[in-house]
Amino acid sequence: VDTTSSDDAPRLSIGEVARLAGVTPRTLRHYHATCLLAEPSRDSSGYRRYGAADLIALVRVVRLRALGMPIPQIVSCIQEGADETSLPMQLRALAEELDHEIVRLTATRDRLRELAATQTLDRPAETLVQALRAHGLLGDHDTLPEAEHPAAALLDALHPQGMPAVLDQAGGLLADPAARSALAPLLQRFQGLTDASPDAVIGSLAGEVAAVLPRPEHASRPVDLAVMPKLLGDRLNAGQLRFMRQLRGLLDPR
Amino acid sequence: VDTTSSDDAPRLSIGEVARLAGVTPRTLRHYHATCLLAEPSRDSSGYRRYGAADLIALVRVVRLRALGMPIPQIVSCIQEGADETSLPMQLRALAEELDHEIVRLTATRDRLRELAATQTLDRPAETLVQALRAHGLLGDHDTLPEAEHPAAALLDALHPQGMPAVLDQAGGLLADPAARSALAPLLQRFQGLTDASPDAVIGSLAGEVAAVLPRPEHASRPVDLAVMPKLLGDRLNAGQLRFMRQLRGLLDPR
DNA sequence: TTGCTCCTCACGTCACGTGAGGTGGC
DNA sequence: TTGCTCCTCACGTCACGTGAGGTGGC
Repeated sequence: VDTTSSDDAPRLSIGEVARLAGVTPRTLRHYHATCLLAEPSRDSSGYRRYGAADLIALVRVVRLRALGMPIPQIVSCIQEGADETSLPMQLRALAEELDHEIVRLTATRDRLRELAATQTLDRPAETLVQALRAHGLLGDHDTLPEAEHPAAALLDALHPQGMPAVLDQAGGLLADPAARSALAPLLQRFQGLTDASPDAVIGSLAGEVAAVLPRPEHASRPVDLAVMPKLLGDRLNAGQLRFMRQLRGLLDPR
Repeated sequence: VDTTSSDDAPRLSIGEVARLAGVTPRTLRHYHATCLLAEPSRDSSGYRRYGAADLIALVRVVRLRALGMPIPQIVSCIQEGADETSLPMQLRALAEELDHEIVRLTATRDRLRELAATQTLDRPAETLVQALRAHGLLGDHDTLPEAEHPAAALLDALHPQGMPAVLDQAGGLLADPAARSALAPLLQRFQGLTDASPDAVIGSLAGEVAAVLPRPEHASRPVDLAVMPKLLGDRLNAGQLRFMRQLRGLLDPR
Protein backbone atom coordinates (compact mmCIF):
# COMPACT_ATOMS: atom_id res chain seq x y z
CA VAL A 1 0.00 0.00 0.00
CA ASP A 2 1.46 3.37 -1.01
CA THR A 3 1.24 6.12 1.61
CA THR A 4 0.75 9.56 0.08
CA SER A 5 1.02 11.52 3.27
CA SER A 6 4.59 10.36 3.77
CA ASP A 7 7.23 11.47 1.33
CA ASP A 8 9.53 8.74 0.11
CA ALA A 9 12.61 10.86 0.83
CA PRO A 10 11.83 12.91 3.92
CA ARG A 11 14.03 15.94 4.08
CA LEU A 12 14.65 18.93 6.31
CA SER A 13 15.66 22.47 5.40
CA ILE A 14 19.03 23.88 6.48
CA GLY A 15 17.36 25.86 9.24
CA GLU A 16 15.65 22.79 10.63
CA VAL A 17 18.75 20.58 10.80
CA ALA A 18 20.79 23.47 12.14
CA ARG A 19 18.32 24.03 14.95
CA LEU A 20 18.24 20.34 15.80
CA ALA A 21 22.04 20.32 15.95
CA GLY A 22 22.25 23.57 17.87
CA VAL A 23 24.18 25.60 15.29
CA THR A 24 23.41 28.35 12.78
CA PRO A 25 22.73 27.73 9.09
CA ARG A 26 25.87 29.72 8.33
CA THR A 27 27.94 27.25 10.35
CA LEU A 28 26.48 24.37 8.38
CA ARG A 29 27.29 26.08 5.06
CA HIS A 30 30.79 26.66 6.37
CA TYR A 31 31.17 22.94 7.05
CA HIS A 32 30.09 22.23 3.48
CA ALA A 33 32.58 24.78 2.14
CA THR A 34 35.42 23.17 4.08
CA CYS A 35 34.44 19.67 2.95
CA LEU A 36 33.76 18.71 6.52
CA LEU A 37 30.30 17.63 5.42
CA ALA A 38 29.20 16.69 1.93
CA GLU A 39 26.72 18.99 0.23
CA PRO A 40 23.23 17.45 0.44
CA SER A 41 20.87 17.27 -2.50
CA ARG A 42 18.92 20.32 -3.60
CA ASP A 43 15.23 20.72 -4.29
CA SER A 44 13.80 22.38 -7.39
CA SER A 45 14.42 25.88 -6.03
CA GLY A 46 18.02 25.20 -5.10
CA TYR A 47 17.35 24.75 -1.39
CA ARG A 48 19.50 22.19 0.43
CA ARG A 49 17.48 19.21 1.69
CA TYR A 50 18.79 17.08 4.54
CA GLY A 51 17.92 13.56 5.65
CA ALA A 52 18.37 11.72 8.93
CA ALA A 53 21.88 10.53 7.96
CA ASP A 54 22.95 14.13 7.32
CA LEU A 55 21.71 15.17 10.75
CA ILE A 56 23.61 12.33 12.40
CA ALA A 57 26.84 13.29 10.61
CA LEU A 58 26.36 16.95 11.52
CA VAL A 59 25.78 16.25 15.21
CA ARG A 60 28.94 14.17 15.26
CA VAL A 61 30.89 17.14 13.93
CA VAL A 62 29.20 19.59 16.29
CA ARG A 63 30.14 17.47 19.28
CA LEU A 64 33.77 17.21 18.24
CA ARG A 65 33.85 20.98 17.71
CA ALA A 66 32.35 21.52 21.18
CA LEU A 67 35.22 19.45 22.54
CA GLY A 68 37.65 21.88 20.95
CA MET A 69 38.83 19.76 18.04
CA PRO A 70 39.89 21.93 15.05
CA ILE A 71 38.10 21.41 11.75
CA PRO A 72 41.07 19.90 9.85
CA GLN A 73 41.51 17.30 12.57
CA ILE A 74 37.81 16.45 12.46
CA VAL A 75 38.10 16.00 8.71
CA SER A 76 40.87 13.45 9.20
CA CYS A 77 38.84 11.75 11.93
CA ILE A 78 35.70 11.20 9.90
CA GLN A 79 37.04 10.49 6.44
CA GLU A 80 36.67 6.85 5.50
CA GLY A 81 39.74 4.78 6.01
CA ALA A 82 40.40 6.65 9.24
CA ASP A 83 41.62 4.37 11.96
CA GLU A 84 38.70 3.96 14.35
CA THR A 85 40.92 3.34 17.33
CA SER A 86 42.67 6.67 16.83
CA LEU A 87 39.72 8.74 18.01
CA PRO A 88 40.22 8.01 21.73
CA MET A 89 43.90 8.81 21.30
CA GLN A 90 43.10 12.14 19.69
CA LEU A 91 40.66 12.93 22.49
CA ARG A 92 43.31 12.17 25.08
CA ALA A 93 45.79 14.37 23.20
CA LEU A 94 43.26 17.21 23.28
CA ALA A 95 42.80 16.65 27.01
CA GLU A 96 46.54 16.99 27.54
CA GLU A 97 46.66 20.22 25.58
CA LEU A 98 43.89 21.49 27.81
CA ASP A 99 45.88 20.47 30.87
CA HIS A 100 48.72 22.72 29.78
CA GLU A 101 46.34 25.52 28.85
CA ILE A 102 44.68 25.31 32.26
CA VAL A 103 48.03 25.49 34.03
CA ARG A 104 48.96 28.50 31.93
CA LEU A 105 45.68 30.32 32.54
CA THR A 106 45.79 29.57 36.26
CA ALA A 107 49.25 31.08 36.54
CA THR A 108 48.16 34.15 34.58
CA ARG A 109 45.07 34.55 36.72
CA ASP A 110 47.09 34.35 39.94
CA ARG A 111 49.55 36.90 38.62
CA LEU A 112 46.66 39.20 37.65
CA ARG A 113 45.29 39.08 41.21
CA GLU A 114 48.76 39.66 42.66
CA LEU A 115 49.40 42.66 40.42
CA ALA A 116 45.97 44.08 41.17
CA ALA A 117 46.66 43.78 44.88
CA THR A 118 50.25 45.07 44.98
CA GLN A 119 50.01 47.59 42.13
CA THR A 120 53.62 46.87 41.25
CA LEU A 121 52.92 46.86 37.52
CA ASP A 122 53.06 50.59 37.20
CA ARG A 123 55.14 52.13 39.99
CA PRO A 124 58.73 50.91 39.72
CA ALA A 125 60.13 53.93 41.56
CA GLU A 126 57.73 53.47 44.49
CA THR A 127 58.53 49.76 44.60
CA LEU A 128 62.23 50.58 44.65
CA VAL A 129 61.76 53.13 47.45
CA GLN A 130 59.92 50.60 49.59
CA ALA A 131 62.67 48.02 49.09
CA LEU A 132 65.38 50.56 49.95
CA ARG A 133 63.50 51.54 53.11
CA ALA A 134 63.05 47.90 54.05
CA HIS A 135 66.83 47.48 53.86
CA GLY A 136 67.44 50.69 55.78
CA LEU A 137 69.05 52.34 52.79
CA LEU A 138 66.49 55.12 52.74
CA GLY A 139 64.85 56.93 55.64
CA ASP A 140 61.12 56.42 56.18
CA HIS A 141 60.49 60.01 55.15
CA ASP A 142 63.19 60.26 52.53
CA THR A 143 62.30 59.82 48.88
CA LEU A 144 64.03 59.16 45.60
CA PRO A 145 65.14 62.27 43.70
CA GLU A 146 62.90 62.95 40.71
CA ALA A 147 65.89 62.57 38.44
CA GLU A 148 66.19 58.89 39.40
CA HIS A 149 62.62 57.93 38.48
CA PRO A 150 63.39 57.39 34.76
CA ALA A 151 66.33 55.22 35.77
CA ALA A 152 64.03 53.13 37.98
CA ALA A 153 61.53 52.76 35.13
CA LEU A 154 64.31 51.69 32.79
CA LEU A 155 65.63 49.15 35.27
CA ASP A 156 62.08 47.81 35.64
CA ALA A 157 61.63 47.58 31.86
CA LEU A 158 64.94 45.84 31.25
CA HIS A 159 64.13 42.91 33.50
CA PRO A 160 61.62 40.44 32.05
CA GLN A 161 59.72 40.23 35.33
CA GLY A 162 60.07 43.83 36.34
CA MET A 163 61.21 45.68 39.42
CA PRO A 164 59.99 43.17 42.05
CA ALA A 165 62.07 40.46 40.40
CA VAL A 166 65.06 42.80 40.14
CA LEU A 167 64.83 43.48 43.88
CA ASP A 168 64.37 39.78 44.50
CA GLN A 169 67.61 38.99 42.71
CA ALA A 170 69.38 41.94 44.29
CA GLY A 171 67.93 41.09 47.70
CA GLY A 172 70.92 39.00 48.68
CA LEU A 173 73.30 41.81 47.84
CA LEU A 174 71.29 44.45 49.67
CA ALA A 175 70.76 42.32 52.74
CA ASP A 176 74.44 41.44 53.03
CA PRO A 177 76.25 44.25 54.91
CA ALA A 178 79.61 43.17 53.48
CA ALA A 179 78.38 43.40 49.87
CA ARG A 180 76.73 46.71 50.59
CA SER A 181 79.86 48.22 52.05
CA ALA A 182 81.83 46.88 49.06
CA LEU A 183 79.41 48.36 46.52
CA ALA A 184 79.13 51.81 48.03
CA PRO A 185 82.71 52.91 47.27
CA LEU A 186 82.56 51.29 43.84
CA LEU A 187 79.47 53.36 43.04
CA GLN A 188 81.29 56.48 44.17
CA ARG A 189 84.27 55.67 41.98
CA PHE A 190 81.93 55.10 39.00
CA GLN A 191 80.24 58.42 39.54
CA GLY A 192 83.65 60.03 39.76
CA LEU A 193 84.71 58.86 36.30
CA THR A 194 85.30 61.59 33.73
CA ASP A 195 86.03 61.80 30.03
CA ALA A 196 89.67 61.95 30.93
CA SER A 197 89.83 58.96 33.28
CA PRO A 198 92.75 56.72 32.28
CA ASP A 199 92.05 53.23 30.95
CA ALA A 200 93.87 51.63 33.86
CA VAL A 201 91.50 53.22 36.39
CA ILE A 202 88.46 52.17 34.37
CA GLY A 203 89.75 48.65 33.82
CA SER A 204 90.41 47.93 37.46
CA LEU A 205 87.05 49.38 38.51
CA ALA A 206 85.28 47.16 35.97
CA GLY A 207 87.14 44.14 37.29
CA GLU A 208 86.16 44.87 40.88
CA VAL A 209 82.49 45.48 39.98
CA ALA A 210 82.31 42.30 37.91
CA ALA A 211 83.65 40.33 40.86
CA VAL A 212 80.83 41.55 43.12
CA LEU A 213 77.86 41.32 40.72
CA PRO A 214 75.96 38.03 40.40
CA ARG A 215 76.46 36.23 37.12
CA PRO A 216 73.64 36.80 34.60
CA GLU A 217 73.98 33.31 33.20
CA HIS A 218 70.70 32.01 34.52
CA ALA A 219 68.60 34.95 33.43
CA SER A 220 65.83 33.87 31.04
CA ARG A 221 66.44 36.91 28.87
CA PRO A 222 69.78 38.47 29.77
CA VAL A 223 69.94 42.21 29.35
CA ASP A 224 71.76 43.11 26.19
CA LEU A 225 74.74 45.03 27.53
CA ALA A 226 75.60 46.20 24.03
CA VAL A 227 72.57 48.49 23.86
CA MET A 228 72.88 49.82 27.37
CA PRO A 229 75.24 52.65 26.37
CA LYS A 230 72.77 53.72 23.69
CA LEU A 231 70.04 53.99 26.29
CA LEU A 232 72.15 55.72 28.90
CA GLY A 233 74.32 57.76 26.58
CA ASP A 234 72.85 61.10 27.46
CA ARG A 235 73.22 60.46 31.20
CA LEU A 236 76.78 59.16 31.22
CA ASN A 237 80.08 60.76 30.33
CA ALA A 238 82.67 59.22 28.04
CA GLY A 239 84.58 57.64 30.89
CA GLN A 240 81.47 55.98 32.27
CA LEU A 241 80.60 54.68 28.81
CA ARG A 242 84.06 53.16 28.46
CA PHE A 243 83.50 51.53 31.83
CA MET A 244 80.20 49.99 30.57
CA ARG A 245 81.98 48.51 27.56
CA GLN A 246 84.68 47.04 29.78
CA LEU A 247 82.11 45.58 32.16
CA ARG A 248 80.19 44.10 29.27
CA GLY A 249 83.31 42.32 28.06
CA LEU A 250 83.93 40.89 31.50
CA LEU A 251 80.36 39.71 32.18
CA ASP A 252 79.54 38.35 28.74
CA PRO A 253 82.72 37.25 26.92
CA ARG A 254 81.00 36.62 23.57
CA VAL B 1 82.97 69.71 27.69
CA ASP B 2 81.33 68.16 24.69
CA THR B 3 81.61 64.35 24.45
CA THR B 4 81.76 63.10 20.90
CA SER B 5 81.54 59.39 21.75
CA SER B 6 78.05 59.83 23.26
CA ASP B 7 75.22 60.94 21.04
CA ASP B 8 73.01 63.60 22.49
CA ALA B 9 69.85 61.63 21.61
CA PRO B 10 70.77 57.97 22.07
CA ARG B 11 68.46 55.78 20.05
CA LEU B 12 67.87 52.12 19.33
CA SER B 13 66.72 50.46 16.15
CA ILE B 14 63.38 48.64 16.03
CA GLY B 15 65.15 45.29 16.25
CA GLU B 16 67.03 46.32 19.37
CA VAL B 17 64.02 47.58 21.32
CA ALA B 18 61.96 44.63 20.17
CA ARG B 19 64.60 42.19 21.45
CA LEU B 20 64.84 44.01 24.77
CA ALA B 21 61.07 43.83 25.14
CA GLY B 22 60.86 40.21 23.97
CA VAL B 23 58.71 40.76 20.87
CA THR B 24 59.26 40.84 17.11
CA PRO B 25 59.74 44.04 15.08
CA ARG B 26 56.48 43.22 13.30
CA THR B 27 54.63 43.29 16.62
CA LEU B 28 56.05 46.71 17.38
CA ARG B 29 54.99 48.03 13.97
CA HIS B 30 51.55 46.59 14.62
CA TYR B 31 51.34 48.54 17.87
CA HIS B 32 52.21 51.70 15.97
CA ALA B 33 49.58 50.96 13.34
CA THR B 34 46.89 50.50 16.01
CA CYS B 35 47.93 53.69 17.83
CA LEU B 36 48.83 51.65 20.86
CA LEU B 37 52.26 53.28 20.72
CA ALA B 38 53.19 56.56 19.05
CA GLU B 39 55.49 56.36 16.05
CA PRO B 40 59.01 57.31 17.14
CA SER B 41 61.23 59.70 15.20
CA ARG B 42 63.00 58.52 12.04
CA ASP B 43 66.62 58.88 11.05
CA SER B 44 67.81 60.15 7.69
CA SER B 45 67.17 56.81 5.98
CA GLY B 46 63.65 56.45 7.33
CA TYR B 47 64.56 54.00 10.09
CA ARG B 48 62.60 54.28 13.34
CA ARG B 49 64.77 55.35 16.27
CA TYR B 50 63.69 54.58 19.83
CA GLY B 51 64.75 56.12 23.14
CA ALA B 52 64.52 54.87 26.70
CA ALA B 53 61.02 56.30 27.17
CA ASP B 54 59.80 54.37 24.10
CA LEU B 55 61.22 51.15 25.52
CA ILE B 56 59.50 51.74 28.86
CA ALA B 57 56.15 52.36 27.16
CA LEU B 58 56.58 49.27 25.00
CA VAL B 59 57.38 46.99 27.92
CA ARG B 60 54.30 48.24 29.71
CA VAL B 61 52.18 47.23 26.73
CA VAL B 62 53.95 43.89 26.35
CA ARG B 63 53.25 43.02 29.98
CA LEU B 64 49.58 43.88 29.71
CA ARG B 65 49.34 41.77 26.54
CA ALA B 66 51.04 38.86 28.32
CA LEU B 67 48.33 39.14 30.96
CA GLY B 68 45.72 38.67 28.24
CA MET B 69 44.45 42.21 27.97
CA PRO B 70 43.15 42.99 24.44
CA ILE B 71 44.75 45.85 22.54
CA PRO B 72 41.72 48.21 22.59
CA GLN B 73 41.52 47.86 26.36
CA ILE B 74 45.23 48.62 26.71
CA VAL B 75 44.71 51.71 24.58
CA SER B 76 42.06 52.95 26.99
CA CYS B 77 44.30 52.11 29.93
CA ILE B 78 47.31 54.06 28.82
CA GLN B 79 45.81 57.09 27.13
CA GLU B 80 46.18 60.23 29.22
CA GLY B 81 43.21 61.13 31.28
CA ALA B 82 42.70 57.47 32.05
CA ASP B 83 41.73 56.90 35.65
CA GLU B 84 44.80 55.47 37.35
CA THR B 85 42.78 53.57 39.92
CA SER B 86 40.91 51.68 37.20
CA LEU B 87 43.87 49.50 36.26
CA PRO B 88 43.61 47.19 39.29
CA MET B 89 39.88 46.89 38.62
CA GLN B 90 40.52 45.90 35.03
CA LEU B 91 43.10 43.35 36.14
CA ARG B 92 40.61 41.86 38.58
CA ALA B 93 37.97 41.74 35.85
CA LEU B 94 40.41 39.85 33.60
CA ALA B 95 41.11 37.45 36.46
CA GLU B 96 37.39 36.74 36.79
CA GLU B 97 37.06 36.05 33.08
CA LEU B 98 39.93 33.60 33.42
CA ASP B 99 38.15 31.94 36.34
CA HIS B 100 35.19 31.19 34.09
CA GLU B 101 37.44 30.09 31.24
CA ILE B 102 39.31 27.73 33.55
CA VAL B 103 36.06 26.18 34.77
CA ARG B 104 34.93 25.72 31.19
CA LEU B 105 38.19 24.17 30.04
CA THR B 106 38.33 21.88 33.05
CA ALA B 107 34.84 20.57 32.32
CA THR B 108 35.73 20.03 28.66
CA ARG B 109 38.95 18.25 29.60
CA ASP B 110 37.14 15.93 32.00
CA ARG B 111 34.53 15.17 29.35
CA LEU B 112 37.29 14.43 26.81
CA ARG B 113 38.87 11.90 29.17
CA GLU B 114 35.49 10.33 29.92
CA LEU B 115 34.63 9.99 26.23
CA ALA B 116 38.07 8.58 25.45
CA ALA B 117 37.61 5.99 28.18
CA THR B 118 33.99 4.95 27.49
CA GLN B 119 34.02 5.42 23.70
CA THR B 120 30.35 6.46 23.87
CA LEU B 121 30.85 9.28 21.38
CA ASP B 122 30.60 7.04 18.42
CA ARG B 123 28.65 3.87 19.21
CA PRO B 124 25.10 4.78 20.17
CA ALA B 125 23.72 1.33 19.24
CA GLU B 126 26.31 -0.44 21.36
CA THR B 127 25.62 1.90 24.25
CA LEU B 128 21.92 1.21 23.91
CA VAL B 129 22.48 -2.54 23.84
CA GLN B 130 24.55 -2.40 27.02
CA ALA B 131 21.85 -0.40 28.79
CA LEU B 132 19.12 -2.80 27.66
CA ARG B 133 21.17 -5.74 28.88
CA ALA B 134 21.78 -4.03 32.21
CA HIS B 135 18.02 -3.73 32.63
CA GLY B 136 17.45 -7.31 31.57
CA LEU B 137 15.58 -6.21 28.45
CA LEU B 138 18.05 -7.97 26.18
CA GLY B 139 19.81 -11.27 26.66
CA ASP B 140 23.55 -11.24 27.15
CA HIS B 141 24.05 -12.84 23.75
CA ASP B 142 21.18 -11.15 21.98
CA THR B 143 21.83 -8.12 19.82
CA LEU B 144 19.91 -5.26 18.28
CA PRO B 145 18.59 -5.94 14.78
CA GLU B 146 20.63 -4.11 12.13
CA ALA B 147 17.51 -2.23 11.10
CA GLU B 148 17.41 -0.49 14.48
CA HIS B 149 20.92 0.92 14.35
CA PRO B 150 19.97 4.02 12.36
CA ALA B 151 17.14 4.66 14.83
CA ALA B 152 19.62 4.46 17.70
CA ALA B 153 21.95 6.89 15.93
CA LEU B 154 19.07 9.28 15.34
CA LEU B 155 17.97 9.08 18.97
CA ASP B 156 21.56 9.79 19.97
CA ALA B 157 21.79 12.78 17.64
CA LEU B 158 18.48 14.30 18.73
CA HIS B 159 19.52 14.57 22.36
CA PRO B 160 21.98 17.38 23.09
CA GLN B 161 24.08 15.14 25.29
CA GLY B 162 23.71 11.98 23.29
CA MET B 163 22.73 8.42 24.03
CA PRO B 164 24.17 8.14 27.55
CA ALA B 165 22.06 11.12 28.62
CA VAL B 166 19.00 9.66 26.91
CA LEU B 167 19.47 6.44 28.84
CA ASP B 168 20.07 8.42 31.99
CA GLN B 169 16.70 10.19 31.61
CA ALA B 170 14.98 7.00 30.57
CA GLY B 171 16.67 5.07 33.37
CA GLY B 172 13.81 5.66 35.79
CA LEU B 173 11.31 4.34 33.29
CA LEU B 174 13.34 1.27 32.40
CA ALA B 175 14.14 0.40 36.00
CA ASP B 176 10.49 0.68 37.09
CA PRO B 177 8.72 -2.66 36.34
CA ALA B 178 5.30 -0.97 36.42
CA ALA B 179 6.29 1.60 33.79
CA ARG B 180 7.87 -1.09 31.66
CA SER B 181 4.81 -3.27 31.73
CA ALA B 182 2.70 -0.21 30.85
CA LEU B 183 4.91 0.79 27.92
CA ALA B 184 5.18 -2.64 26.33
CA PRO B 185 1.52 -2.91 25.22
CA LEU B 186 1.50 0.74 24.14
CA LEU B 187 4.47 0.05 21.85
CA GLN B 188 2.68 -2.94 20.40
CA ARG B 189 -0.42 -0.84 19.73
CA PHE B 190 1.75 1.84 18.03
CA GLN B 191 3.38 -0.74 15.82
CA GLY B 192 -0.07 -2.06 14.95
CA LEU B 193 -1.29 1.27 13.60
CA THR B 194 -2.08 1.35 9.87
CA ASP B 195 -3.05 3.99 7.29
CA ALA B 196 -6.65 3.10 8.02
CA SER B 197 -6.58 3.32 11.82
CA PRO B 198 -9.51 5.47 13.02
CA ASP B 199 -8.79 8.81 14.70
CA ALA B 200 -10.40 7.64 17.93
CA VAL B 201 -7.91 4.78 18.29
CA ILE B 202 -4.98 7.06 17.55
CA GLY B 203 -6.21 9.78 19.91
CA SER B 204 -6.64 7.52 22.90
CA LEU B 205 -3.26 5.86 22.30
CA ALA B 206 -1.61 9.29 22.15
CA GLY B 207 -3.27 10.25 25.42
CA GLU B 208 -2.11 7.10 27.19
CA VAL B 209 1.48 7.48 25.90
CA ALA B 210 1.63 11.16 26.86
CA ALA B 211 0.53 10.22 30.40
CA VAL B 212 3.43 7.79 30.80
CA LEU B 213 6.26 9.83 29.21
CA PRO B 214 8.23 12.31 31.31
CA ARG B 215 7.58 15.95 30.50
CA PRO B 216 10.21 17.48 28.20
CA GLU B 217 9.91 20.87 29.92
CA HIS B 218 13.28 20.83 31.57
CA ALA B 219 15.24 19.74 28.54
CA SER B 220 17.89 22.30 27.61
CA ARG B 221 17.07 21.92 23.94
CA PRO B 222 13.73 20.14 23.56
CA VAL B 223 13.46 17.97 20.49
CA ASP B 224 11.42 19.70 17.83
CA LEU B 225 8.49 17.33 17.48
CA ALA B 226 7.39 19.15 14.33
CA VAL B 227 10.34 17.86 12.34
CA MET B 228 10.23 14.31 13.69
CA PRO B 229 7.71 13.13 11.06
CA LYS B 230 9.98 14.48 8.32
CA LEU B 231 12.87 12.45 9.69
CA LEU B 232 10.87 9.28 10.25
CA GLY B 233 8.49 9.62 7.30
CA ASP B 234 9.92 6.75 5.33
CA ARG B 235 9.85 4.40 8.31
CA LEU B 236 6.31 5.11 9.53
CA ASN B 237 2.93 4.65 7.95
CA ALA B 238 0.23 7.29 7.74
CA GLY B 239 -1.47 6.14 10.94
CA GLN B 240 1.75 6.30 12.88
CA LEU B 241 2.46 9.78 11.53
CA ARG B 242 -0.98 10.96 12.60
CA PHE B 243 -0.15 9.53 16.05
CA MET B 244 3.08 11.57 16.15
CA ARG B 245 1.18 14.75 15.37
CA GLN B 246 -1.35 14.01 18.09
CA LEU B 247 1.39 13.27 20.62
CA ARG B 248 3.16 16.46 19.71
CA GLY B 249 0.05 18.48 20.39
CA LEU B 250 -0.35 16.84 23.80
CA LEU B 251 3.29 17.19 24.91
CA ASP B 252 3.94 20.66 23.59
CA PRO B 253 0.69 22.69 23.39
CA ARG B 254 2.27 25.61 21.51
C1' DT C 1 81.11 43.17 -1.63
C1' DT C 2 78.30 40.17 1.29
C1' DG C 3 74.95 39.53 4.91
C1' DC C 4 72.03 41.65 8.03
C1' DT C 5 68.49 45.03 9.16
C1' DC C 6 65.29 48.10 7.82
C1' DC C 7 61.17 49.86 4.92
C1' DT C 8 56.06 49.36 3.10
C1' DC C 9 52.33 46.83 1.29
C1' DA C 10 49.38 42.99 1.52
C1' DC C 11 47.74 38.34 2.05
C1' DG C 12 46.98 34.48 5.51
C1' DT C 13 45.31 32.69 9.98
C1' DC C 14 40.55 30.39 12.47
C1' DA C 15 35.72 29.51 12.54
C1' DC C 16 32.46 31.46 11.58
C1' DG C 17 29.21 36.51 12.12
C1' DT C 18 27.10 39.83 9.53
C1' DG C 19 25.23 42.40 6.03
C1' DA C 20 24.13 42.94 0.77
C1' DG C 21 21.19 41.98 -2.73
C1' DG C 22 18.07 38.85 -4.59
C1' DT C 23 14.49 34.96 -4.74
C1' DG C 24 11.25 31.02 -3.21
C1' DG C 25 7.50 29.25 0.09
C1' DC C 26 3.32 29.55 3.25
C1' DT D 1 0.35 40.23 0.02
C1' DT D 2 3.43 40.11 4.01
C1' DG D 3 7.03 37.92 6.68
C1' DC D 4 10.07 34.24 6.97
C1' DT D 5 13.57 31.29 4.96
C1' DC D 6 16.60 30.34 1.59
C1' DC D 7 20.47 31.45 -1.89
C1' DT D 8 25.48 33.32 -3.02
C1' DC D 9 29.17 36.46 -2.55
C1' DA D 10 32.24 38.95 0.32
C1' DC D 11 34.01 41.65 4.06
C1' DG D 12 35.07 41.65 9.18
C1' DT D 13 37.08 39.50 13.39
C1' DC D 14 42.05 39.29 16.43
C1' DA D 15 46.91 39.96 16.86
C1' DC D 16 50.02 39.45 14.57
C1' DG D 17 53.16 35.81 10.95
C1' DT D 18 55.02 35.63 6.62
C1' DG D 19 56.59 36.58 2.25
C1' DA D 20 57.36 40.19 -1.67
C1' DG D 21 60.12 43.53 -3.48
C1' DG D 22 63.22 47.06 -2.53
C1' DT D 23 66.90 49.83 0.07
C1' DG D 24 70.34 51.38 3.84
C1' DG D 25 74.33 50.18 7.10
C1' DC D 26 78.70 47.73 8.69
